[in-house]
Amino acid sequence: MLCTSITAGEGEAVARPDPETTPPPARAGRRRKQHARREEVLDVAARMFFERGYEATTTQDIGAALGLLKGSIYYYISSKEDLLYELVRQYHDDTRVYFERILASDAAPLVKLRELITVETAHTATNLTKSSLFYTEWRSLPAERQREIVAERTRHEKAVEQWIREAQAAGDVRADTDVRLATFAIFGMVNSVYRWFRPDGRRTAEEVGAEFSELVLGGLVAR
Amino acid sequence: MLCTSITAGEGEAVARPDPETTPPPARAGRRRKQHARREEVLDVAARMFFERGYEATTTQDIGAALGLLKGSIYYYISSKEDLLYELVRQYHDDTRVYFERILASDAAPLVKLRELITVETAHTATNLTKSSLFYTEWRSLPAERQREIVAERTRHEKAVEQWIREAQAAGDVRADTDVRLATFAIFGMVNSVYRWFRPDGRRTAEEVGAEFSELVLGGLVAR
Amino acid sequence: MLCTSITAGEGEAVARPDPETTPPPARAGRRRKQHARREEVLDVAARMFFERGYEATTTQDIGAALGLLKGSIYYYISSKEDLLYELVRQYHDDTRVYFERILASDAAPLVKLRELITVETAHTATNLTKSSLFYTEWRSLPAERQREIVAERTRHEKAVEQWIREAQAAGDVRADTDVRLATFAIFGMVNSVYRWFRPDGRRTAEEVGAEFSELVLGGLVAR
Amino acid sequence: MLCTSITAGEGEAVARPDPETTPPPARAGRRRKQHARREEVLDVAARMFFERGYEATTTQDIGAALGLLKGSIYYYISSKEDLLYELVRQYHDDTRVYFERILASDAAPLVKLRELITVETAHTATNLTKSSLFYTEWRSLPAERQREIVAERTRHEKAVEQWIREAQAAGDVRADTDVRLATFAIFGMVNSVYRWFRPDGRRTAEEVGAEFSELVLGGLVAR
DNA sequence: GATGAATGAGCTTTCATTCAT
DNA sequence: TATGAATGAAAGCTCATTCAT
Repeated sequence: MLCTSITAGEGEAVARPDPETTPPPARAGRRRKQHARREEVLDVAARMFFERGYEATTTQDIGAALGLLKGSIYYYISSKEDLLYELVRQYHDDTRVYFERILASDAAPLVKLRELITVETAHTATNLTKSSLFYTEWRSLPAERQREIVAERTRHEKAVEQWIREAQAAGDVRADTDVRLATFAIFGMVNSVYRWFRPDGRRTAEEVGAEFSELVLGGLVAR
Repeated sequence: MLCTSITAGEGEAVARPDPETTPPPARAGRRRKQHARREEVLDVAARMFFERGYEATTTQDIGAALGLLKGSIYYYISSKEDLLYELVRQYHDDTRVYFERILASDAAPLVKLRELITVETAHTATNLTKSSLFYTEWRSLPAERQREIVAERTRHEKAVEQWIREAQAAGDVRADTDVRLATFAIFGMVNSVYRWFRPDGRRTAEEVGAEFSELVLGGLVAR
Repeated sequence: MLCTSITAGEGEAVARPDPETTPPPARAGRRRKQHARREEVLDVAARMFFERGYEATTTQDIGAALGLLKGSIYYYISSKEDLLYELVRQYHDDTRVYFERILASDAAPLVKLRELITVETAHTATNLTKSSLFYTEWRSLPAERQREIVAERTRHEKAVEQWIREAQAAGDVRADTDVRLATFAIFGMVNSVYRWFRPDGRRTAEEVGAEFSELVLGGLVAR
Repeated sequence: MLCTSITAGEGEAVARPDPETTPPPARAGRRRKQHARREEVLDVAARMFFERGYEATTTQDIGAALGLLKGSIYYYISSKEDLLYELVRQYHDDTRVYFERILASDAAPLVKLRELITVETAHTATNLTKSSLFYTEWRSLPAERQREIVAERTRHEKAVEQWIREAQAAGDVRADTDVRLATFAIFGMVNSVYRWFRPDGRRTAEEVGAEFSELVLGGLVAR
């Protein structure tokens, strides 16, 4: 078989386990409760940013959804923009976990490619709200923070490009394939998942990941 | 060969020729000039909406880019939202031209699929700014107008789904392909072109279209 | 005597007692304070609309009169137009109280007429600012709301017309009186009170009401 | 009979004959045409101010009604406010004609009163649009011009008050009548005519004038 | 005489943010 | 912790007015 999965489990594609659901250190109850509430704010904000967009969501909306007045959420956050940044950063960090692992693996290029497509697709589907922010709302961040995100995305793209090129050199990918275009095609596909995926749909996040990588690999490999 | 192009030329993928650039009828210069300036406003707005997003672009920005005060652009438009809608509608109308033609053709399903991918990709690339509005800024339109756009997109998706299903029934597409997921994958790919395509890049809009359809068909067809 | 008052007191002619001036229930101080401030906004706006007209009064004017910035008054109201409507509606509602009572009474037509003139005149004089809005600024309201007001006015006019006609049939009003014109005359007289009445003037609102009805009845009754 | 009309004809109640309809002096055709067009502008503006109010009428509205662009009306007028002022002044001047004549007459006070009511009512009805400006839109004029109008109105009021007082001294008016209030009542009645009078209605302007004075006199005179 | 184009001032409204309580 | 109240900056839009052509 051409491609086998690098990892046994798909655990990485799941949302970061909420640090507050794991049993907390005994004392420091105050701070814990505040922290828990902060996560709530983040969650609510993520959902609203996803549904209406960052600009169209007001602090009042967020407050109301939490049973608070708009001014009150500033007890938990420092600014609306920080809210967005924090969410994007979380997604970014989660992304890094599986990306670094795949990068470090010594599997064949096409195996790594298949793995990244599978996992990234699943990850996007599993983190619907945050991923939409990562892909569409990042423009509302200030320049410096935009750059961070673009840089991360570029790393993924460069890796994929590299893998395809290697596979092409090895004769595993059709020689006439335009590698850069193929890379763009792959990410267009993978990154669009948040637009239509619904957790209660016909397919699980993992199934979508598997199907997508099948499609891509089918289009690339030399016969 | 499995697929031949339906049409000889790719003319449809090109932006509507600006009616003002074609030599105008001798008289009626007045109205022409005003119309020309209106097109300028639309163009400038399209570019700014594309670059910064609709919400982040102020009427002041648009005015300044034209050497006008913010209030002055209302000589040419009726509201900022109308500006967006007009742009989106233009794109939508252009889209319809080639879509109807392909729909009406009696080519084989996979031929139609290849054609749509090719032309739609090229069209997106050729109308960079407007297509970004069609795919990302439409959420700033009021509900009724959003529905128009979603409806148009759905028509394209349904057609593609249908074609793949027919090809699958005929044994031309792998039996284990999830048609809906494949459809989503295709549109994710095609619609993402506006994010990276640059007119002065390595490839022309048409080349990208051709390459993309090659990739997709390669992933779908039974061997 | 031809006419005796239907009611003993003239209480109805007095402005609705501000619910906040009556001793409030012990707790719930918060909401009271906000409500009280909202009433202040309404009062200030009423006075300014009265003095300069609705269109000529800016939100900035209203804010400044309250020691607020223009944007700040939106903490208490939802729009400038709503401010006007609320004021007009209050007047309208107060009006209804005495109008329904008189309508329901089984006094003789001329007695009811005298009563309405008396009370409506006094009511107009007692609610100077609001009545000016009801009579002159209502045109700034949207069509639907204008209709409400016109409808209410028409009810009063129809009632008066009806009473005069009945009295005429009974021989109590000169046979050659044009009832419709007389009705217009009466309302012209009564509704103009807000133009010159001043609370600190020679006459009380009630005195004016009594005098006006005397004049009208004198002009109408057959000798 | 108590009151006989001072003048034979009611001509004064009619709108000033348009100076342009009378045969114009041979030459100066240019200026005449311009002047005629100016009157058109005034007429259109008067009608619109009457219907929607001065503030709610835009120069664009006026222009459109004349088949002109908004900027073009400035060929005929110097400002929107001047338009209003000119109209109000015209009404004011027409008013003066009959007022001075009555003032100068040596008829009995009640005769003069009856005459003023009759003529002023008819005049208001005959000059519907301008009178509405005189009575309601004058607040949009600058302070100095407002004063002119108030002064004119006051002259009328003072005269009426004076006449009633004289008649009261002579025993012709009930001793217990509050003269000032009666005066206000009269003007409230007379000045409200523009609110409901329609040229194509049941009654002519003159009939309304006669009826109104009958009513008032009936209410005032001692029996 | 009239237009097309633009100005500039002002308007209503929204909203993220602050802060004393 | 959360509220009530207010800020201040900016937004979209309107409109009387100007002026070269």
